[in-house]
Amino acid sequence: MSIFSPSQYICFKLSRAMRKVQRYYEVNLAPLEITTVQFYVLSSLWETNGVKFKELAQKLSMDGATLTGILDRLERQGFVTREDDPEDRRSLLVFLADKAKLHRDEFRRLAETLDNEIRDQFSSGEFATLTRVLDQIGKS
Amino acid sequence: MSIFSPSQYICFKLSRAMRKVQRYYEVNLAPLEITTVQFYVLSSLWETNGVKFKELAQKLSMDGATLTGILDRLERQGFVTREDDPEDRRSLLVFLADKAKLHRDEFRRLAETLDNEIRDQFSSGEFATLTRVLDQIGKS
DNA sequence: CCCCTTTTGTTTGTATACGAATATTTTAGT
DNA sequence: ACTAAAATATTCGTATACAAACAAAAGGGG
Repeated sequence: MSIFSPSQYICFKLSRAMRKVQRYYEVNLAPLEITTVQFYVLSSLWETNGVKFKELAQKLSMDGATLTGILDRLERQGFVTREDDPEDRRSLLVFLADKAKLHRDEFRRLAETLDNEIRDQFSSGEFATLTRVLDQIGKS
Repeated sequence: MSIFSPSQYICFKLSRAMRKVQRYYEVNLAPLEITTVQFYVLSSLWETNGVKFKELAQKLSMDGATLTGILDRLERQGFVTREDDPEDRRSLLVFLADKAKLHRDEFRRLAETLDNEIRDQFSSGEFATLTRVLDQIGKS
């Protein structure tokens, strides 16, 4: 590998791997009419429903401007609702709509299947190191 | 961690880590008026100049439609040129312009500095596992 | 109570990222 | 040589991603 190859950079390796995995998710989630990122938002709401917008963005390590657009599309499709925060008129709370509650187990089964297909390519030690390193980078 | 947390999914971990690292790159590359992805394109051309469009897209594991836009911006800024492929009128060749040749070492020094700052957070064993796993996923 | 600062979410502009449709050209089969 | 199929790059539409500017509301100091 030449010293000029982009693949020498860890950022490129991360980006390439992430795009491969995410594209695989997208293709398989498409029949459910949901994107990978939208699935993450629903996952967070399945964990804690009725959460503040800002808190949701922080849990997803996502910029607020990005989350606004994703919630627009999830709301249009009937997966979530925005409601006023009675304690702070600047803030809003995000709730799951019935459609998201109904399909929860179906969505999760598929996502776990996809995740296991990645996991099975590696030893448990490799995978443990991978998750530890990614978590450390991600939480920095 | 609840079984509904998005951070249980390896795809989410990858995405979050990639966004953190890439944002760090973007901030530091901004004074050079170049993005992280544009830097990867130049890196590939520093390795092999005058390469076919399709070949370049494959080296970068990038969709052709994405590369078209990136080359538009690199060409507008005077970093690369597109030229006709004399062997195939459908194809085109991508060349470095003088501006990219001039700043090559400056760009590379900065990118290596950023990369080393990530690398130094981990043991050499952890980093070796990380790169091996990311390469395997990325080349699949 | 008033003003200044901070916080919160949206909007706007730009840059990836990619599927689908398209125009042009090449290749392959007959 | 002719035609159908394949290959190549672009364009279009949609979805992230994020910086910067913005409007509305809350907080804090006087």
